[in-house]
Amino acid sequence: MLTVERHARILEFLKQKETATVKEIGEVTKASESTIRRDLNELEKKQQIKRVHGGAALVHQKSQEPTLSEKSPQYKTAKQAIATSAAALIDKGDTVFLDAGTTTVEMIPWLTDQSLVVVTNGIPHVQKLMEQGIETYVVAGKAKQGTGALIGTKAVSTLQEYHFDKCFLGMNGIHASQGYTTPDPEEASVKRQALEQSQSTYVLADASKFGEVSFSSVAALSDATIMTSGELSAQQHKEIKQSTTIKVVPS
Amino acid sequence: MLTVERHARILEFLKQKETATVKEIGEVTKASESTIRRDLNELEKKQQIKRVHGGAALVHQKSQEPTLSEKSPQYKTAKQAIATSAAALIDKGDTVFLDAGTTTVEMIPWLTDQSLVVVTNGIPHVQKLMEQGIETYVVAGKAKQGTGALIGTKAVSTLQEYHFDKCFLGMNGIHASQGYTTPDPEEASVKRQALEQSQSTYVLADASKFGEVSFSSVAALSDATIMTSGELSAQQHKEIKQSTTIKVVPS
DNA sequence: AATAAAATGATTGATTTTGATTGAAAGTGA
DNA sequence: TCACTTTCAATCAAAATCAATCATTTTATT
Repeated sequence: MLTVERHARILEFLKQKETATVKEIGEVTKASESTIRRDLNELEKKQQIKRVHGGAALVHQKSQEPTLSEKSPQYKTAKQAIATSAAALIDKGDTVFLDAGTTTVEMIPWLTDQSLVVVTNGIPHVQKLMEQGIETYVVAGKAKQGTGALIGTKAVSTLQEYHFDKCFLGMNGIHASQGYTTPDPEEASVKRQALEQSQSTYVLADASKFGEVSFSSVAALSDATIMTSGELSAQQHKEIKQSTTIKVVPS
Repeated sequence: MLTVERHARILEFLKQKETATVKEIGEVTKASESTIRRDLNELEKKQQIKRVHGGAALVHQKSQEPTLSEKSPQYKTAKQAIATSAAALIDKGDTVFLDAGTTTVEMIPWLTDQSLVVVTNGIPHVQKLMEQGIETYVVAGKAKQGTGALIGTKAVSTLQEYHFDKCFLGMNGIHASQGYTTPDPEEASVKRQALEQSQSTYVLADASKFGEVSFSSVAALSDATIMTSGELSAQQHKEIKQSTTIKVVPS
């Protein structure tokens, strides 16, 4: 049976059953469990299913909030692919910072570890994190209209009292010499402080952000690892790679 | 059976039975009591059920967004009547604190003044306030599962740096001699600090809260003005009136 | 056909989940 | 109050499942 054919049957099977074990799927498709596991991992990366211990479950995609969805939807899948990979970096018991923004929100459904501690400055994030049963801390600050990002000196000073294993930031501009940039200086301060408090930092950005320079500098390229999607040109990749680690996620 | 599958069946079983013992659930799902206990603890963390000694009980989902027609005067619930009157107390350009909780949320649709500045510790409040285009500040803290209240020492210390014209608090118990009380000590601290920072404080409570005493003390009766609905008995009204101002809203 | 690339299934040691056990805590009834 | 029963959280070993690896088979390319 062809791989794509098997994938289709797995999805069909799941649509009927809601959930299924690896063993069940193996019997239906007459493939080994190894193969099924590989399939399930691929399908999960494409956000078509949700992987659970022992099998897989359907993923119900819910409608996005209207205030946040004004941004062009063409990068949506890339965004989700990046978010999934980023979430996979998180280890059991980590303390992580989740920056406000649409990309980092996508990470939340994939945070399943109950021993995780998350700090965030994104209001939409908090509600989703609580639904997941994750221990969540919120920084102080002024709520920015539209995005729901908490900003200002209070946000920065709250952050100074926390320390993170990992920090995940959204970013508007990534440039070989100008580094990481974002339009709002207040948001830049928050991002900078979060980066400061973290052992390791990951910047999540789709291909459209490369070569762009926004108003406010956040940090130099070398201060974080970049996670991006596969639509990056070889030229861009090469330029960036000289300064920092860049992880390209197949989309 | 997969864990997610078992969780789903437990929820379904509970929806029919309202309550169930660990043993019952174990029989239905053919899992050991140890496993069921682990399941119930996880589901409780996600606020999907309520854990009780010996088993679990359904948790009634929070009320959905009131439609516009429900906001029209003739359908006003007591809670909404109180909230509307409370909102009317706010003057142009005031700086106010809105406590977390379902009653204070109801105030938000009635806050129309754009020159208002609101500080809150309720996550659901923030989203609604932003939709209204109101300048909103959020305190730091740990997000409490279910209610979305921000609590803890960080919340208290953030509040110390603000000063309010008016402060609106929800409350679980109002008692002539025991004063204002609420179940969670952490929440009590936050309420107490908010009261401390404010020129004038209003406690919003429906009739069912009178005579009740919860675990944690917040303040003495005289520290705030009470706003309540018309279902209050003459006896209760008289008792309270000796200590503080009480404003009864016709419902 | 020869070679390279990709997919598969089996195996391994590591991780996660599970069910049984235990002493502690909570509830029950005299 | 006191015994007695039930339920609980913590712990541990067994079972199930996992990711990683590797040899083999299948498919694609030249």
